[in-house]
Amino acid sequence: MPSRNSAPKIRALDRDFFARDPRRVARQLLGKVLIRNASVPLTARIVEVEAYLGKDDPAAHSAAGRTLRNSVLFGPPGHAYIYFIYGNHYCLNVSCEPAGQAGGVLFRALEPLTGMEEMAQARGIELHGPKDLRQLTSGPGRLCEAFGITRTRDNDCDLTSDKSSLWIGDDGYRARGIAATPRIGITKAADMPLRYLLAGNPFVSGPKIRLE
DNA sequence: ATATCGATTATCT
DNA sequence: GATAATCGATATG
Repeated sequence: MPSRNSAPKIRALDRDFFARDPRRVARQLLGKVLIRNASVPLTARIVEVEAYLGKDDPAAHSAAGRTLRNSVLFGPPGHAYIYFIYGNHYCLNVSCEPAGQAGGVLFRALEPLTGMEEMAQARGIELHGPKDLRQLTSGPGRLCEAFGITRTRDNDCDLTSDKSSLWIGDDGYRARGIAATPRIGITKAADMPLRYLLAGNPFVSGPKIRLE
């Protein structure tokens, strides 16, 4: 008899999973798990993402063509694109589409599963009650701080290998109740509903649960 | 509860 | 020199 509380087996995603339209990748990433390999592994479920298209998307960093900053988006799929924003925060994306085409998915919010104490330390906050867990990874800047993600450390990291320091896995969880809304914090193409989230999940970013 | 605003720097014009 | 795929603090209802 297997133990009821044994940790679920997590397997990395194929590179082909990411070699598709970012909108499809975004939907399918909901419910998957982000993992930081460390002495105490950090794991958290993906509950909110945004798609940025390789074509006809003025809000995407790839819109003006390839530069040193965004080159990972044009490379092979399944790699981490990290950028620094507002002089304060890092944001994590995964490259999509086959190599040569841009496109990516921004990680906006996670539900912490393991390593919460380590995440809290990285965020510089103390955990007192269950409500404090929301402060760990609800928001693109927050989740990067909780996972210690920086551009120098993690840009171009292969997220499809469980040997990588940072990778994405499937633990068998099936997403339910996917909703789509406009993207957050952009000024161009702000009307396209390319933000995907698990409706009602308390770890989705933003003030409370809102129906948009 | 929502609204507004300052921080702080890589990147691009 | 302006802008930005954000956050946390402060002000106000």
